[in-house]
Amino acid sequence: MTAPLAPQFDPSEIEGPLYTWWTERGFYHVAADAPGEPYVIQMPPPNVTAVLHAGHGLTYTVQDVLVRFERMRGRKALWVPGTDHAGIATQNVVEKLLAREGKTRFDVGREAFVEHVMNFVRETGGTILDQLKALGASCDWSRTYYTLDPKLSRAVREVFVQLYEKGLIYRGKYIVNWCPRCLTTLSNEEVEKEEQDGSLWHLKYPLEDGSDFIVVATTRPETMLGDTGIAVHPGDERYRGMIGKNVRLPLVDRLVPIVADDAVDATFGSGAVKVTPAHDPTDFDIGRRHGLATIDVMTDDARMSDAVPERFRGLDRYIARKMVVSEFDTLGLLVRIEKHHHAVGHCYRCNTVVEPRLSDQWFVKVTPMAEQANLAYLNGKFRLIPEFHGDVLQRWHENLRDWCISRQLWWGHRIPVWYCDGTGEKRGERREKGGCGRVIVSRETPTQCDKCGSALVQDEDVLDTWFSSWLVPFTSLGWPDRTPDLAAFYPGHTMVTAPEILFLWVSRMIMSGLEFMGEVPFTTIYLHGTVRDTQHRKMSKSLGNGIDPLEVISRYGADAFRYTVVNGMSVGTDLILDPADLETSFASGRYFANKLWNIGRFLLGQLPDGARPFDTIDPNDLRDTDRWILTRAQGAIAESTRHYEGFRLNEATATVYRFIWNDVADWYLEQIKSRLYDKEPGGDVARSVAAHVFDVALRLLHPVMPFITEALWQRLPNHAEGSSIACAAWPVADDALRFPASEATIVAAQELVTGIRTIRADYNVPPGQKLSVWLLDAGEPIKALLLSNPGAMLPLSGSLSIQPTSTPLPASGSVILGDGSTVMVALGDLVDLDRECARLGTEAGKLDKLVAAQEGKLGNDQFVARAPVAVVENEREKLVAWRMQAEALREKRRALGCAN
RNA sequence: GGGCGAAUAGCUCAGCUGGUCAGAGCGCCUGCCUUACACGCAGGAUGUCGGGGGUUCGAGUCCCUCUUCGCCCACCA
Repeated sequence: MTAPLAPQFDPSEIEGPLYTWWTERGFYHVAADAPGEPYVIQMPPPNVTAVLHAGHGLTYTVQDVLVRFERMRGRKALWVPGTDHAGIATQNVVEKLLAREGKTRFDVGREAFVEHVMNFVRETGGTILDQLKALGASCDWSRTYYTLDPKLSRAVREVFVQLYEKGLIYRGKYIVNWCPRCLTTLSNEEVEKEEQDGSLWHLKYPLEDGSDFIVVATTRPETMLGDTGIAVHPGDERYRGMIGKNVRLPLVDRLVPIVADDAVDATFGSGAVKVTPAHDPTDFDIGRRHGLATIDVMTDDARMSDAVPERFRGLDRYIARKMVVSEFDTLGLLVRIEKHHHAVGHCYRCNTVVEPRLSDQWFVKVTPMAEQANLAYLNGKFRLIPEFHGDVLQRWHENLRDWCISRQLWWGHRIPVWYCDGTGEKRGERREKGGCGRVIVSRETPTQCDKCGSALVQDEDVLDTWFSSWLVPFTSLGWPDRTPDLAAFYPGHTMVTAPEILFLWVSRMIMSGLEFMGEVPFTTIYLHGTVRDTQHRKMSKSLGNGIDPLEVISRYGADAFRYTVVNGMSVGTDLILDPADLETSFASGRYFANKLWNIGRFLLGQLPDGARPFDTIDPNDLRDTDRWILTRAQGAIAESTRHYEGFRLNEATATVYRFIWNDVADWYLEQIKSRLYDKEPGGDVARSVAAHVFDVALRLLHPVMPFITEALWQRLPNHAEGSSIACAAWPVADDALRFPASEATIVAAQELVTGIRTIRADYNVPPGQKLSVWLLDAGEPIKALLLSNPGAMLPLSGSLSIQPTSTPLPASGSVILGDGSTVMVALGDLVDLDRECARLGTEAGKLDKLVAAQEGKLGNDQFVARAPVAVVENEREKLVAWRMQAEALREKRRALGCAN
């Protein structure tokens, strides 16, 4: 673990071995009886056959940061990993493989197909979990679950049976969403509405008596073959006389009635609606109210069924659409075609246009559960970040329709329902005769009908994938058994995910948690943004604009990936990355990792014999510089902790970044070099302080960059052998280590150094050239610092000598400090009076503007009267300081004899 | 059709409870290969904080309105 640091940072050298070491040592395993307050994150289980993409990279990085942060804060932090069998998605993948051999699942048969999928999952499944390891995910792998595990399957059955017994699961014939490509129903949440430019066809239907026509408007003309009625609004004067009459349906020559129904909007289209109860939810309702027949005009794969005239049979729905329209046209019954913008439902797995279809399915009655969820929200049992999503969720719960949970797939949890044979009307599959028609819903697989002893046939369908994943917050911990894990780790705490699955998954977990555990499964739902490309398009395979996190990791390291992602993502906004330029996209992470590595290399190189433990240092031996960095460290601790706690991870990393790079590296390490190199005394104190603040910095950064911080931390002196930074204590700000006076002194010194550097740059003073510096009316602290310890500034501003003076020097460049004191840098021949006059003039001009504005502000009686005293005082101090600086500048210009 | 979010330097974005909040990183310009780092160091330029109005002593920060993007929801066929 502690080989010397390579001169060149190579993440691939450290990351693999460190991860192995972490898991071997079990740092991320949490036992139920471990001490400490629990903290639990349930990982949204990726699809078992998924491969890591940028979206995963983002969400799992965030989760890992949070769990690492809480672990270091001493909580028994558990991150539960798992995979989802992903019914439709996985079945689709295997079907595609079969298609390459020219076969369908029906050729293979159900049993063999399922076997096929299982083998496929066994071979390729779970790779995403290994990929998570490359990312550094600190999950408790001993708890990895799979939604088709026997344990979880048992829980799924238990839930189904319980809900059935409570009357919350029922079977019914309704219009459902049907994907004609996946050949299954979908829940409303699995349908993605896409706005499209379509057409609205106005069709003429002649009345039975030939006296008149009625015009209907439709977006799906092909469904007219299944029309069984026409509906108009009861109050619509135009059609009042037609209500009750029949229409002779063109093309099919069927008589259908004109009915009056409130559901019709008289202002839309022609005000008359063709009613197709088998293919539209509104029509279904209208049909039911008026006793209209249902005619299913489509087959499973969205071709026209045998219920339509022969010439249409077997035609694809869109071909049939064209044909219907053209026949209406030929008959002179096509009134017009209107452009129409509307939302069309698409399958969330294959993007095929979904067909509303009448079908016998199983549903969960969600309204009672949704009410409980909203009640819990109103009672503050959970919150969402960003907050506005809470309102979105609430409104959603208020308008929920029942959840269709049966899927006509072969891959998934078989529905635990058996029919006493002979009733099996399930999609017309009659088997043996006999049986009593009993429906058995059971936890155990029954062998025969408990009523009549006949053979049983199990429901052919499987359950919606989400019907198992909505339970994982407790089933992953052993439910329905009352396990110690369940007692210790339910309810959990933070749910991190993308808004896309708020309804599909998060809402349902809340409902199931309340229903089966009596408590919401988490207290905070953190919804992060989406990873997009530079054109703000979602990354996707089909667009080819994705970023492969593993490629980034192998090139630049997991830490660079993680840092970039966390740094670039603020609460509620998307993360934009350029797939075409990984090098630039991940530059901030790469650079920072490299910087950290080199800080470590330098510092550790200065500690060949270790360092005195920081707590043995006599505070009197600390110099202003030491006190300054310690003060800054307390600030970094407090600020970053606050940001981590508030989920502002980008702010947290920015805080640590500034502390490490700007404070530790740019100033502190440079300032102590003279001591480290023994050009000055006090090297041991400097080494000790440096080691201490670096230790603090590594801890603060560890949640975001676990590998590099661990690699460096392992090499720090004084760390306990065999311990990991992952379990090291989170730093706590210590007021005893805040030194405001020293901080002020160093801030003044930094101003001075910056001023000197500016002069060097302005006058192109060669780096090696020694400069003399005179202090005119310098403030006491800075004077004391410089005179007592001139060497302290050497590495910062180049070679210089410092002496006090009481008169301005003409041949010099001047720096006006914040307190109005003037520092002059002797430039000899290099000085250019005109240039210096201009330089100082510009400065003076800027200050004069500030002074004028400030005088205006303070001259405003309202401001002085109404603003808090502290604010006014602060503004006055600023004015005084600026005036002094401006005055000093003018004085200097007079001394130089500058023209105006 | 409803609801929501965003608009700040060339790019990607910070700016948490109205008063150093006009910032960071990348990019750009200048000078440095200073024995941790050129993935570096130092210095520097760039913005009427989308437009307009309002509240306030004071507004990127709160309110209204407009414009432009984006997202979510929706049984107007």
